[in-house]
Amino acid sequence: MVRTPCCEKMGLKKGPWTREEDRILINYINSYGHENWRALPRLAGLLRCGKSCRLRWTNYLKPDIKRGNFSREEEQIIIELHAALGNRWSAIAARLPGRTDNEIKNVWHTHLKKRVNEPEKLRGVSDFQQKTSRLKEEDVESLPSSSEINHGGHGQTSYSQLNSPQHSYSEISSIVTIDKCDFQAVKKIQEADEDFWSEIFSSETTCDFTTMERGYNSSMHDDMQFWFSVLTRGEELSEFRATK
DNA sequence: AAGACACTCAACCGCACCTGG
DNA sequence: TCCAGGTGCGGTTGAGTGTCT
Repeated sequence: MVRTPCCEKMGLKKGPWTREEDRILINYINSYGHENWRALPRLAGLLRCGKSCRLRWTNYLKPDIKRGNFSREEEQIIIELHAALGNRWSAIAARLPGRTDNEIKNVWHTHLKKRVNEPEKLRGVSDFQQKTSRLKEEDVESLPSSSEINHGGHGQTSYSQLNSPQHSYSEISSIVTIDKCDFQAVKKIQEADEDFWSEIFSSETTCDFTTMERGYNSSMHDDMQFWFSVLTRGEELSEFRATK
């Protein structure tokens, strides 16, 4: 059976999505839903094929997507489910709320496969873990006690979060990277992203980043909370070191 | 400092399955 | 039952970025 191509290649755009395209897609789906992916780009005024729109929505734009690093628990679940189900990424994703099959597939290929297939390398990993935990201990030792820093209501933003054994290796590496780099630069990048996401959130929720930064917004995603805590604590750390 | 190499992840491709006429 | 269109899924690619030499 000869199938028609999923989209006419004529004039249809490929490659990375622009913010404007994302905005158009989000606005359209928020208003009209996505009953017919094939017709959607034409109706929304996008020069994309329906497949591309569906992928962009399900893997990136859908509001319930949990963004950010996988926790140790999530990684363990993926390893166990992969052992049971094989490469059935959508079935695995169905048991990890907020995670997409594409994301899980990527994590498997980049991190978990190596861990499962090359146990001899675990020694190296545990060496790395020792180094990073040492590094964090040093940082904690050089830090002011909780009584020296007035959190002003940060609540969960404590070093215990950074030291939590729940964090995956990928998270640990992120923490180490953050610790080494210039927090102001990182924050600028974060702010640039916030501009985009806050525009999106503002169209459908009452999410307020000023409130979120205070740690009061209960609807904040865990990873966002994590990044805010890293950034906030990083600045506190830099300030504290500067005053020492 | 710069080129080579490795890694990550968003996005694409093509096949299989589902559904309605 | 068959066929065609729509959608979902898994494999793969390639641009961007980081790390090493």
